[in-house]
Amino acid sequence: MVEGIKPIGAKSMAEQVELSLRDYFAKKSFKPGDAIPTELELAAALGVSRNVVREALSRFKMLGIIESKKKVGMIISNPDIVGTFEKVLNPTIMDTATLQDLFELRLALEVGIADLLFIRKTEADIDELEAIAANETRGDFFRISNEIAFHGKLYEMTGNETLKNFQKLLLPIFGYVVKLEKEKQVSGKVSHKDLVKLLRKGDKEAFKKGMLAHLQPHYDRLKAHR
Amino acid sequence: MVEGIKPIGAKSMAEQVELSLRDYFAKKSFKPGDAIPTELELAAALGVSRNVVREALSRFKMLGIIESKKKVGMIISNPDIVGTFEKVLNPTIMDTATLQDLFELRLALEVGIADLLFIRKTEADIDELEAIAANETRGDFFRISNEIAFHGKLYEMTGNETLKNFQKLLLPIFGYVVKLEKEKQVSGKVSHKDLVKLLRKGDKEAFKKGMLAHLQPHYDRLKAHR
DNA sequence: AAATGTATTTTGTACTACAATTGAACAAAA
DNA sequence: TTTTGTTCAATTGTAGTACAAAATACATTT
Repeated sequence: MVEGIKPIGAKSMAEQVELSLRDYFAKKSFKPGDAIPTELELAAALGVSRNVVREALSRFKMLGIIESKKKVGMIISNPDIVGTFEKVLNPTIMDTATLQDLFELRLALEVGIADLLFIRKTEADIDELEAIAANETRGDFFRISNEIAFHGKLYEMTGNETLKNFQKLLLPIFGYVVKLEKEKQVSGKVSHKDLVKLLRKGDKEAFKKGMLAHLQPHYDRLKAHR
Repeated sequence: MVEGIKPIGAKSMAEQVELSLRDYFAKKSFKPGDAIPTELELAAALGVSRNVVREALSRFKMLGIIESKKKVGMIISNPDIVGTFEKVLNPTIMDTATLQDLFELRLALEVGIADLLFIRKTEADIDELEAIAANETRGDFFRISNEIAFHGKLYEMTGNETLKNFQKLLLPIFGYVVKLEKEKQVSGKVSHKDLVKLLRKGDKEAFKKGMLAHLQPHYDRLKAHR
């Protein structure tokens, strides 16, 4: 076995075209709505078959970076970043290290959104959150869905759409990692109701500490694990 | 104009095949390394041309979900989620609302990683961080690259590879939003050196407050803006 | 003027053909 | 026996043609 020798990169034409188009779009500084050349023009310009061009274009279409209409042609459009993220976030094929990383990322967010929360929160929001927290004591199945509802509402309250959708994506990861660790989900010492109270009171520092305490079991596991 | 009638979903074959394959992979619970049927088999099973199948497969290849070798066929592989994210993160075509959202997301992370930081930090890390902080006072260009180095090191110290790469991706967003707001980048009242001191001392609460103070100008802008 | 038909352009799909790669099997040689 | 070379076959990769489908522009009819 020969060490330290890497196989030469044999990029497919489709991939090369993808990169080439990326450069082209950047160089032309296209904005959403701008038209791009036809498939045939691109194929001719790049010296490849229309087939290859279409394989590359298909990639951009998946990302939502370009849209196409018959007869009209293709235009740039703004991509759906969260939707794209969803496409690769498949717990069953992701390696456990990355899953763990994402789990930690979500933990960090959970604590980090507190400042946004206190900027954007409204009384109506807190009312709703309180109603969710009121249902905290239930069976195991309901507890999990309640947990999701509560934290989901918190993200929603930040008024940050991307963040909210992002969190929704990370949910399955959360469940998966917890299951992976075979640990019975154990709650921290601070309940949802406690958190609502702190939020209502407007005590940001106390809320942050409370949230951390709420998540403490997870952090404890991290500390012991790695 | 006829109301209340939605155009029939005209998904392209390639898109339908993509979805279909997604289901198939999930149902079969494929793991990285597992072989999938050949292009011809898929085309026959789905009742479409090989062409269409290849356009769909091209998408998966971009995400790193499948790899192909001539003669051998195709296998599932674990996707590069950060790399995928990079492909859609193009500040020039993203709408400003999403850019703003991502900016906030990064702010939240910056504060939220403190707990991970205190679990994983080492003296050697802090030494390095201190060295970076020592160069804080310089010209404008250097100040920005120093800023990047400092915060980058912080993410690195979390021992979370995904987080680190994720932050690296968000950097251009950060720069872009700041420029967009036409605001001269102004520092908070807590310097990098101060943060290092707090980190060294091991005072987590103080560090968190310090970090927030460091980022305060950004939060102030948010408060005023929306 | 408004509806309708027609031509044309561009994307979407299908099919064929062949090149390139590579694993496998087997043969030849050291 | 182990290595090296050769041939074969299977599968992906690329090219090209043909035609269907949609949508625009324009002409025609009413």
